[in-house]
Amino acid sequence: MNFWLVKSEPDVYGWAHFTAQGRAVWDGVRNYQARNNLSAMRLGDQVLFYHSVSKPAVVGLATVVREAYPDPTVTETPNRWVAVELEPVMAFEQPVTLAQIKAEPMLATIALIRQSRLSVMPIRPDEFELLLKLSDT
DNA sequence: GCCAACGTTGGC
DNA sequence: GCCAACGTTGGC
Repeated sequence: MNFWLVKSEPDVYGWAHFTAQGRAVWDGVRNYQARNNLSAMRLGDQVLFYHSVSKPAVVGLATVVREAYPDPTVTETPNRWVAVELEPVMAFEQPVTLAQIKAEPMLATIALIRQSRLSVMPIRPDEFELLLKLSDT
């Protein structure tokens, strides 16, 4: 089992949209490192859902329900990009804000801080555990 | 709205 | 292959 974090701008596609829809095609990623992370996702992996920009915080947990396949939004050939599909698992009781994450010494090396512009990233098991704990979920 | 970080593009 | 210009992301 692997752990990941994906970012989304809540004004564009937030947790509320995700849960209302029940399932999301995670497409549109156009960064090689993020794409490689999408490709490494396996069925049942746990995915933290992060709201960027307006209220930066981890807001919920999702799981991988379809592994990487060619991104259907790409029209050029060859298609270098991939999509996965995610389903919501549960909302966090308390969103874990970026400020909290930055204030936590044990999360100093989390990819969210080290590579602030990456939109799909791996999370270590210990980081994942701590984030869940901070969420009171 | 501003700015830092950083990825991409294109000239040479 | 180097680097300047430029665009995008995302925090504040």
